[in-house]
Amino acid sequence: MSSRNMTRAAFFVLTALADQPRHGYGILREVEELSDGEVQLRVGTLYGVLDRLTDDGLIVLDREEVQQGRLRRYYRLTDEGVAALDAEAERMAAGAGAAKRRIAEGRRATAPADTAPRPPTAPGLAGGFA
Amino acid sequence: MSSRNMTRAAFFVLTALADQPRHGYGILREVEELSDGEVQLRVGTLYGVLDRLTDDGLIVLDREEVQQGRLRRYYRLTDEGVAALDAEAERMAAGAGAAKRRIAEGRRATAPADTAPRPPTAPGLAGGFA
DNA sequence: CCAGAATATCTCGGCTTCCGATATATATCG
DNA sequence: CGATATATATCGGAAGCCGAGATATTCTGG
Repeated sequence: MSSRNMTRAAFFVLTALADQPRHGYGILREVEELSDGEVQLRVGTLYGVLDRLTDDGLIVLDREEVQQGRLRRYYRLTDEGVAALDAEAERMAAGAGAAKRRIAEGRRATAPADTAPRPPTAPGLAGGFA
Repeated sequence: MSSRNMTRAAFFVLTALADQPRHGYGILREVEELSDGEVQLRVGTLYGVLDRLTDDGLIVLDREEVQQGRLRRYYRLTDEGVAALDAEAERMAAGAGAAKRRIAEGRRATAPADTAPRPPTAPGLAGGFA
């Protein structure tokens, strides 16, 4: 899809980083938590996303730490990253709203008349099956 | 991404069909219109999506018409399709809300310290979305 | 003490999905 | 008469997702 398309994975990585810098594994856990367990960002997905977001200038490597013998590589949002996330959130909210509104409209249209006898829309021809 | 992931293209096709049945080309135009020109569903994307949604039982072929010498193949949402779209809209709204909230938290945390001391009451962020 | 889980990094290959290009056909507008 | 709009559909390259595996340390339960 077009229109400055941001992938879902990228969106959730940015969201996880929106309040504070985090390292890869932390992002994984945070995405699961912030989505109430609904979204599970996979390890195999993460690093590709991190690389792409870095290339696009939406995140930067903040710092590296060694905690209890384990390396932690922290990333943080750039100003551009914040702006991109904000714009994407706006688009998603708009899309969700549009869907909800249309579902309501559809319900109204299809509404009560259950056994609606097929209106005689003469298809003319559809010459399919023999 | 996991968690019964629906692609963006699929989401917008379902949204375009939510109020009434439409044919392929009509979906293309409707998606552009309902998204205010923000989202452009591509022709090369459409038919694959339509096939997948049909296989998944979220849409069905409603009817075929010949208008002005041109074939029109109308699709419509199934009950399952409506439910799937509704659930996805819910997830998107939640995701958008989470992102917005976190951006606000991040701004507070990264606060430019020197600039005007933030008045206690947060500015407009009425929780939800539009 | 040792096995297994958790924490932490990263790569590879297969599969799915996206989309530009292309093909076909009719109708309309300048 | 050529361009644009309407309308269908396919193909192949590119991008993206994710299961699986590699590597290494620490924590926990039995």
